[in-house]
Amino acid sequence: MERRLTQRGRARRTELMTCAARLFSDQGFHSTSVSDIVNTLGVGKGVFYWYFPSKDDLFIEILRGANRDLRRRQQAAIGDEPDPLVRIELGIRATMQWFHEHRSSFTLIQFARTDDRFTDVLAQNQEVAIGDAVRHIKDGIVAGEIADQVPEVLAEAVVGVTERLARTYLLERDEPVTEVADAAVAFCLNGLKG
Amino acid sequence: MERRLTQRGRARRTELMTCAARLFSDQGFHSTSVSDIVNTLGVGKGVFYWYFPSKDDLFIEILRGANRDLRRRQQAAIGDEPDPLVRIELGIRATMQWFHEHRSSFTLIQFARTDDRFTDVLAQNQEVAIGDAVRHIKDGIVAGEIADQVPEVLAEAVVGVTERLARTYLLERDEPVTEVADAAVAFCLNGLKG
DNA sequence: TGGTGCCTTGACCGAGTGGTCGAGATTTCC
DNA sequence: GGAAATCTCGACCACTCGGTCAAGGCACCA
Repeated sequence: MERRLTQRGRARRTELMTCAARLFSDQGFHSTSVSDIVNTLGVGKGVFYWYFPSKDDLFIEILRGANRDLRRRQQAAIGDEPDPLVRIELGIRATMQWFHEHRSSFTLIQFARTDDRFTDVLAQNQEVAIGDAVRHIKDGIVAGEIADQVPEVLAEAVVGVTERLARTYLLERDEPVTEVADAAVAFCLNGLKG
Repeated sequence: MERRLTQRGRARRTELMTCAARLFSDQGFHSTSVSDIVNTLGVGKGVFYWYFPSKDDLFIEILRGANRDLRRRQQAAIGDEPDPLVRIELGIRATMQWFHEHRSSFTLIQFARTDDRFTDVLAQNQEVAIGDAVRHIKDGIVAGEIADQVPEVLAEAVVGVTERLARTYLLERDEPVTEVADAAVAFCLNGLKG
């Protein structure tokens, strides 16, 4: 199924992906037809099926790409910071910033959770994300900075707060990122310290 | 649009709603056709459109019903408990228990968030839920039991933790409700105290 | 017995979908 | 130049869906 692509081909491919991502996020996955996508780009339908085997596959690739990007951003933000609590704080802030800049991805992930065809990809993504957080939390517990609870549960709680505040205040109300991040960090760090 | 219904009619109506809710939650809203619903019940398609003007309307009514039910449950659990922090704890526990018993509703709400046609109903529901929580939090701040932060943000954080832990541990992994509720309560109360 | 609403049926409709394909344009490389 | 590979086109296909409707059944009352 893998195709050999020229440089021009790769450009088209990403063009299709970004265009589709925007449409999916704006109108929803089901309400966006393949025709919508190719019409928006002003190309024929054959173009789409030259680069992607199906609409579902395209969506899955979009999801994977988004996750890869978010994770890179988190790791870059954390760098080699030694203090586990600070690492978590930096992670939360980087995530907020990323959600702010990639609102459409947020919507896409939300949707993917409601459709069995995509839950697998999402589960993989989540596993990685939670794994990252768990590592920092374990370090924090060892260092005595975090309550001695099941690390994974704490990680889920932190992610829950971050996602929820991102949705309500960044996506729905467009409030300043830093303030939202401050609130998330404050709540989470207290929740973790116990 | 309101119909006069006999007792038998009302029964059919709820029969349709519960059947549809189960199918929507199992296979997704889009993947469940009106034909699926009526076939499952072994009736003709006309029956559906006798009781509901459209598939969307049915879904909206299901959402409203679910929310009404959850709120009743929360209020019953809280009763006339005077301590704001305890009220919040009771609310979280009641919510967990309800999600545990109404898994399908959880999935439905998740989906509704991703479709513009339903975001209005959901927004109304959310407003009420957050409003309830905010009241308790304000009381807690006045009593000096809760950090002096914007009450609404704290409420959103609490809801975020509760929803996330419910999804991961109740829906996906089927862990014991009490333990999940304990974890949510512990994290949230610490987060609130500041 | 006949009439009046409530309820049920399922064939049918138009719209729209994801996906195919043969034909042709364009680029690449010898 | 010309062959091969990459890419583009859009009519077309098979199918599904939400929703309609003329027709008929059924319960109850006069």
